[in-house]
Amino acid sequence: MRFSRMHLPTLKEVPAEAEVISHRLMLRAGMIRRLAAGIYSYLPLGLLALRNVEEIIRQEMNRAGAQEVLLPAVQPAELWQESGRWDFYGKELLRIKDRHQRDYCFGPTHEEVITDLIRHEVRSYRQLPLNLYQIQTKFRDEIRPRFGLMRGREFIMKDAYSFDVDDAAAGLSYQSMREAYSRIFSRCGLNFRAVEADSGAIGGNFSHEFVVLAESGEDAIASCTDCDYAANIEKAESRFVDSATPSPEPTAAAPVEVATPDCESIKEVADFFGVAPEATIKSMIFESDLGFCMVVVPGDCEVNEIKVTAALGAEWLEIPPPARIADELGLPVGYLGPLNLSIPLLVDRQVPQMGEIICGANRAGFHLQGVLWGRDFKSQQMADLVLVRAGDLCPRCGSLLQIDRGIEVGHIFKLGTKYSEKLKATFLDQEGQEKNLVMGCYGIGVGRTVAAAIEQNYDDNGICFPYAIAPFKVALLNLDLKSEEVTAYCETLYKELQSRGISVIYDDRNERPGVKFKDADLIGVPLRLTLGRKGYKRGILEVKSRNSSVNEELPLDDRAPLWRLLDELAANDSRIPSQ
RNA sequence: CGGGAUGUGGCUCAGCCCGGUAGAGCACUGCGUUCGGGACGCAGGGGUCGGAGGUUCAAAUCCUCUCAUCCCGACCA
Repeated sequence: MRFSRMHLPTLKEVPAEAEVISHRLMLRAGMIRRLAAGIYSYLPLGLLALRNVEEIIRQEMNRAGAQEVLLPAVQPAELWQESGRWDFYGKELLRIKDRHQRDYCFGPTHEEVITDLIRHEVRSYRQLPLNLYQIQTKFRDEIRPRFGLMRGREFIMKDAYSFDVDDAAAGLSYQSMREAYSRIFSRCGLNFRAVEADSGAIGGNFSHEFVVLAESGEDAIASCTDCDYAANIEKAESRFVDSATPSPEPTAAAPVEVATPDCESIKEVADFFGVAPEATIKSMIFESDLGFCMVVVPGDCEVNEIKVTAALGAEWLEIPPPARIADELGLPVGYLGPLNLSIPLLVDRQVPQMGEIICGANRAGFHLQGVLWGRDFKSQQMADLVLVRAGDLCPRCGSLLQIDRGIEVGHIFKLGTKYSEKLKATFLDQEGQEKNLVMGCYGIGVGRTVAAAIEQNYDDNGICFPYAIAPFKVALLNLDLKSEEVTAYCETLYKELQSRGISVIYDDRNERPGVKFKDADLIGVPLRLTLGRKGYKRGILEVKSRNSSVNEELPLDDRAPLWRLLDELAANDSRIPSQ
């Protein structure tokens, strides 16, 4: 591509809307433009990167035996009513009406559609296993779209759905997708982790997330510094050490009520009593479909709502506003405690071994000192309810856990028969028995993967694309358009690169050299070839890689070293993990 | 949906408190000079000041409403 003819509107200044680095750079590099909140157009450069990721995905999905389809973006309400998700999915589901006032939605995901398709097609175990995928635009009406392509409302996703005869076979499909995903993200040049995850709204009983490590990531993951345990922070567990130390003699026979004006946070309470947060407990009211309950954890811990939801067996969980807690329960937020409670109490497993603790008195402005588990309060329900922290012990091997931030680019789920039951997708097995198909689903955020790659590969001058997804592998800079020799050489080299199938951008613009260098850096071209009048006189072509690992001068009359270099780059920069 | 903020040429923003001629830089057009890390000079084009209503002799500026966007919390590829 000739730069002079390409629609590549690079920006010197950063639009104010951009917060994170990938968003800023994608705007500046002329890859995307915003149309509305969370809705973006792909410009030529952005689309090239996107297509590169898509191509890698297609290759690996096909290699794993999946077949590409394209399902409708607009889906009838009936299907969603049949699966029960029409009422359940919430406001994220963009609902639309056609001219006959019939209800439709713009697909946020395609379990219903694919299951409907398959139930009409698949009759026999002989047709299984089956794995179908598509790369398609989805719409989720996110409460708060942000960060450019990282959290758009309209976004491009690869989603795959597997159908198997039983759990064991579904496990094989899952495993094969897990491997395919590892290959995909490796080939994209990303530093990622596959972590155990909560299966969330999609449903199902087992899932892994693929998380690209990045400071700006919205996800936190816990991983073991020793073994290969890694899990989303929401799911992560830590090893519980039951230190059966006998509690020291109680200092008093009963808790003492102490006036603690304006002490509503753990920190304020701990400071007031002159103790560490670990000597207090945090009491929080939650509301779920099962009613109100109180959750109690050590003062220095954070409640993990996912674990609370699971421990309760609830469908949903939220923290009611303080006014509601006051009105409904007559309890003062900031001074809550587990004593003399009229609602169910859920206690973290660490609490019983805390000894004497400080907690709220359920009376505004007062806390209780010298509270003892067992004597002063008790609970039938005890569980692991807290978020893991760096330094906690790995549940598998007991080594230390570390916490990293990352961007979720892929998510795979074992769905089981959740959708096949609802939508009556069955087949006849070898014995002629009718059975529900066992499903799995597998998603990759394609645009988000491009953003994540940038988030992980940039410097002060712009994007440093991994070779595999770089829109252009080579930038050829002609610094002296007026020189006939230089231009003739560049034109020849340009055509030669093209004929070798190397995607190249030839900067033939009538611009000053500085502009060309800046643009080549900004758009992240891995290899830069530069020729100006001086170089031509010396008979050399300047070759520099974006990450500066290569910086040399090659003779103009021998291109063999250049081809060798390009082959190396291509080979090194899209590694596939050795299995 | 809560909490905070912002809407002024394509982009970044000043002007608003204290009402009176709409500004700068970047980008764009023309000419000239320049030419290895986002050049310079001169001359230009381009703005219903988000929208509606109000106050006023007079509103970008003050008031009311509305829309949009961004940032902080719950959802998710």
